[in-house]
Amino acid sequence: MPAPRRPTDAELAILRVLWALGAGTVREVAVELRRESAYTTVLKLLQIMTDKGLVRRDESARTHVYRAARSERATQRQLVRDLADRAFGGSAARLALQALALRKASPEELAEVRGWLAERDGKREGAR
Amino acid sequence: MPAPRRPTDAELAILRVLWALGAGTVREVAVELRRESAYTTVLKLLQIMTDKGLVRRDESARTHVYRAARSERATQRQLVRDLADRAFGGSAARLALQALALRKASPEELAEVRGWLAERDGKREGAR
DNA sequence: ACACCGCCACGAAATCTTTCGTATAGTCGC
DNA sequence: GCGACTATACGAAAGATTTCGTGGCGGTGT
Repeated sequence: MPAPRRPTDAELAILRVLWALGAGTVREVAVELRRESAYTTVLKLLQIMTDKGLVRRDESARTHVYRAARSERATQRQLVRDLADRAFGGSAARLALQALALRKASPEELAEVRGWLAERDGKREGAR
Repeated sequence: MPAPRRPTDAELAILRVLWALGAGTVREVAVELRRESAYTTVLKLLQIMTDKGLVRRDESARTHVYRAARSERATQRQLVRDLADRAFGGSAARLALQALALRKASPEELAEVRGWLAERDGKREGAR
């Protein structure tokens, strides 16, 4: 299963809801998005996404239950890699720099970044 | 001019060439992309992009010359913000973390990130 | 002048994305 | 069984994206 293809905008909006809920019916997803999409629109998208392999559908009950086929993490990775390739010459680090430079990062988030860098240093030392 | 809308994939590919060249004719851009697109395809895209305001066209010579309307930096910012909104709950810092975690970052690039963080600390101290 | 070549404009087609209306059928309460 | 309320399926339409063919115009070389 070689990475199903980049989710579209509407698909991603649905995936976000599914990740938040864990799993959900068409109605549950539609309620979360009701300002944006009619019920049948969500249904159709979920059907398409099932065909594409973006979500998995449990049909055992009359009311089907959907789950994201890939984790939020994995999808984010894919999207970041894709953007890095398309707009940053493949350099994820330059993408990261631009992201940090947006100045919308909270101190907590910056601390996370520092923590990650520190941990990474630790691992490299340890591996030698 | 409130951010012309996110460039599509094909548009972004053309913008990359224009950023690299500084400016270029249809032919010059098409040559760079020749494996991917026919001449008239590039021409059409550049015409569309002119209408959208993504590029500017100098028509003073018979052979028109195109330039990106917005800098690579500004476009990257836009794309990063867009992706942060669509897939990271608006948190650019979490996006940055995912980007760094791709493990494709070179030591030099990581050093850049550290440098940026250090500089930022300096500014914050100074601003108090 | 004439043939040729490169350039742009235009439009059409193919595909993908997104939307929603309508049809059909299961289920519950009466 | 019947009606009201769900649910899914299907298809059509509108829009966006991407592709490229054709035609016309200006230049150049002969």
